[in-house]
Amino acid sequence: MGAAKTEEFTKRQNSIATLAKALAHPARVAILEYLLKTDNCICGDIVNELPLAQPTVSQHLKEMKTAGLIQGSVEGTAICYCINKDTLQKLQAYFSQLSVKLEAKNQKCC
Amino acid sequence: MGAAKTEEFTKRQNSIATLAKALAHPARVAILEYLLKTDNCICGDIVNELPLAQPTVSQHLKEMKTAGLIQGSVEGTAICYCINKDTLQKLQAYFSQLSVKLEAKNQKCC
DNA sequence: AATCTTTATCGTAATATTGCGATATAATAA
DNA sequence: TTATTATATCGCAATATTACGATAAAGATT
Repeated sequence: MGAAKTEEFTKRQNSIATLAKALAHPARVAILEYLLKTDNCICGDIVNELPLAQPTVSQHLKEMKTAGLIQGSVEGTAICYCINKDTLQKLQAYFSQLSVKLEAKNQKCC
Repeated sequence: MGAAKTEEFTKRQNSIATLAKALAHPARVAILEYLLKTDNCICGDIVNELPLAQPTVSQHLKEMKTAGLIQGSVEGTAICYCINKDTLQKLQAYFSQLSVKLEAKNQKCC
């Protein structure tokens, strides 16, 4: 077929995969980094920052929002997007944990 | 159109996106976790562990290998796959750095 | 109310991913 | 050399993603 067999894996594995997918495009990495460095989290600024059309950026923002990586709040006519601290923390914790476990491990081959 | 505009972003952003994409499927998260916990990094064991056909697993392994997340070494008839420490470390460092920066930041809205 | 500004959604084309049966390849074993 | 075993690749169908013009929706401004 072609549909991802997500239901065959654990909730946690799917959760990590979903978060990873939310960053699996350079535009979305760029959005995260922009939100981190700027004090202006207005959607229009993100659109101006990126080399993509407004609907495309809007779509990327929606995916990141659905994944829980960012959140938006209405600010008059504009929308202010910010990074979701808890989610980023979750990702950070996951990779730190993997790294620690890997350090403690003695990989046989390679 | 439909092709990702990767050339419009920085090398680093593409690099992170590529690594994220390598984990943007629960099967690939499962593979990483299996490789972390087991002492048997034989390909056939991974195939048995996952609810996917052998060619599908082989394809996922190839993508993870291309992204540099794992590496394989020939072990007789079998192939032994291991996690690439440096790459995992890179991911860990990236998210830790983001997390630290975010903690230090005062997000205006949301 | 009419208009302007900002963002979201629709529709659709191009491309990429996912999954797997069939088959090829490579190393070992008989 | 002929199996056997383990993994990779091919080919294709189903599905998902990416991109964007056109347009809708929601709020501000006049």
